[in-house]
Amino acid sequence: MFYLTTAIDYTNGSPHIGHAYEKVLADVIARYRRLRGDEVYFLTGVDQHGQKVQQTAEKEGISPEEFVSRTTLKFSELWAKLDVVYDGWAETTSELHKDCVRAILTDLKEQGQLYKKSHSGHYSVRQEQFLQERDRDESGNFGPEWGEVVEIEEENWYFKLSDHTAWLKEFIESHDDIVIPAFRKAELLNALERNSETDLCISRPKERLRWGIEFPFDDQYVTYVWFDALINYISFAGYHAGPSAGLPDFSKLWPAHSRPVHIIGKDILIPAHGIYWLCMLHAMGFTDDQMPVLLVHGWWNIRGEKMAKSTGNVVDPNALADQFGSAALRYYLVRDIVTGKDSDFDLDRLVMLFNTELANELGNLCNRALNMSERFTAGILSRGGPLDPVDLALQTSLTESLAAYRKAMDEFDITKGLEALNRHVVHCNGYAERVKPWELNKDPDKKDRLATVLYHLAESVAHAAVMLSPILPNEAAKLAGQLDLPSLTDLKLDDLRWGLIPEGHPITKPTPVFPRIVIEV
RNA sequence: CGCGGGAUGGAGCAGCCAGGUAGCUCGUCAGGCUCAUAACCUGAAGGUCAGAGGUUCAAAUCCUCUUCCCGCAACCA
Repeated sequence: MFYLTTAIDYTNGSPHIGHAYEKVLADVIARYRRLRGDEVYFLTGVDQHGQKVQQTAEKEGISPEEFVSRTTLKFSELWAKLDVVYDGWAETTSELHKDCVRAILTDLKEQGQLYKKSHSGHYSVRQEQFLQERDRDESGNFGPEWGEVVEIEEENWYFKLSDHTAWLKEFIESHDDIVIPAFRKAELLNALERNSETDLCISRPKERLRWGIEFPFDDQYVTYVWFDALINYISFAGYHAGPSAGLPDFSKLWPAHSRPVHIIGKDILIPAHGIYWLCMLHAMGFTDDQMPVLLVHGWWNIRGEKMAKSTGNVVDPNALADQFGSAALRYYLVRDIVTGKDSDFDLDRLVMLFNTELANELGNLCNRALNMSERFTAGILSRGGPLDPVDLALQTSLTESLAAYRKAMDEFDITKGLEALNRHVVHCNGYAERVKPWELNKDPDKKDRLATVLYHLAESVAHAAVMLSPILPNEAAKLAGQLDLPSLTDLKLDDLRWGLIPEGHPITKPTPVFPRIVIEV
């Protein structure tokens, strides 16, 4: 079982292009693994608790429940629009999730991993948070943006993070496959160096925060984000749940000796996932062999700058999908960024990549190939006569493309996978120019040769449709439809071999699968 | 000495971990083709791989130093 999760999005606003990227990336990986023949469980969802939600709901004069159900819809509706299809949906206000959190807290308390301690410090009444030394301005004071700052003392529950940091350091150092890409590992180890001594505050008193999960053994407190949001990866996987809960069987999703893959952004690697989450799992008794892989993706910047609500340079994926279509957006999001690195969001490139690679190259290849078959061989695809060196070269190109695609996709490198696919498409267009089927058609003696050539083109389109299917499932299905072979999309990667199209297979006149995007000036 | 990322033909990027003809897309220029979504194909121009030093038979790639850009408080992937 391949268990794949994403970060769960905080339901305090509208989804932006970064949210969309992460979910599309996860969806592409989930679909690819299914294509590879793996059994896949893909979990995503929303983080609904916390102070920000409580505050925004108050400001709008509605209950947090109502507010959260409204914002949650914005996310789930976007995923439907972008064809992000998941097996499990995590909502942290769900009773199943709360039960799991309480069970875990109870266990950990019994094991002596939790304790209560009082902390005193500078507290901003307006911001409702403790201030750090780094919050002081140049003159050493807390600025006016914090409002009234008082020194208070507060009791809270703590998790003995320090019991696990030595283990974590050793574990990370000795495993190269836990954090992808590799350069993030150094960053994580550095952070561990600084954070190894302090324990983790995991509660908030109810007078400060009500919108959370109540502690099972102390009704004056609710959990802070760590023992709430992070737990979703196991609570919705059936951890601690009975068979009647309607959740997956945890022992199948997350068995011993198997690493789930958590897709997260670079901002929540340190400390949340890279330190807290791994230590929490360790405290719960997860073995080294069960520790998840953290696939850390980069950010979409806007003209070289970080996207931020405060500066207004956000990109709305909803509007983009409406304007250019889900396919163009999905394609761009996984095509124009190297997994793990940052990239610049550029509308011109979105349009350009769709028009060149999908409309001009792949779409046009499909169109010209099937058009010729329809006109020259009455719509009948036939293997024809003996093979020329150019035909063999095309078949070799396809084999190489497939191998490169597989290797890249196995390493979560979607960009490289698509480049491999495009290489073959370009080869096919060149093949058509060299062999000139339209010339062969003029010579009645070359009917066999013509059939061979057109078969090679159509067969390539059939393979391309399958390779494209994780990225653009709907369009892959349309390509299969053009070939009148709907069963193509049921094939697995291992089923791909020359001869997907049966001898004598009929097709009809094609219509463009990828209409060019024309921008009106 | 805070941490990390980046600097590669006009633009955007890959290559760097495991040194050995500098690659891709777009753009530009010149041809070709006409089956096709004014799509396709071929060729050309254009790079001291930020700078300096070092290791090596050989460095974009490894080591050292320097310069410049971007993140590291919040919203937040």
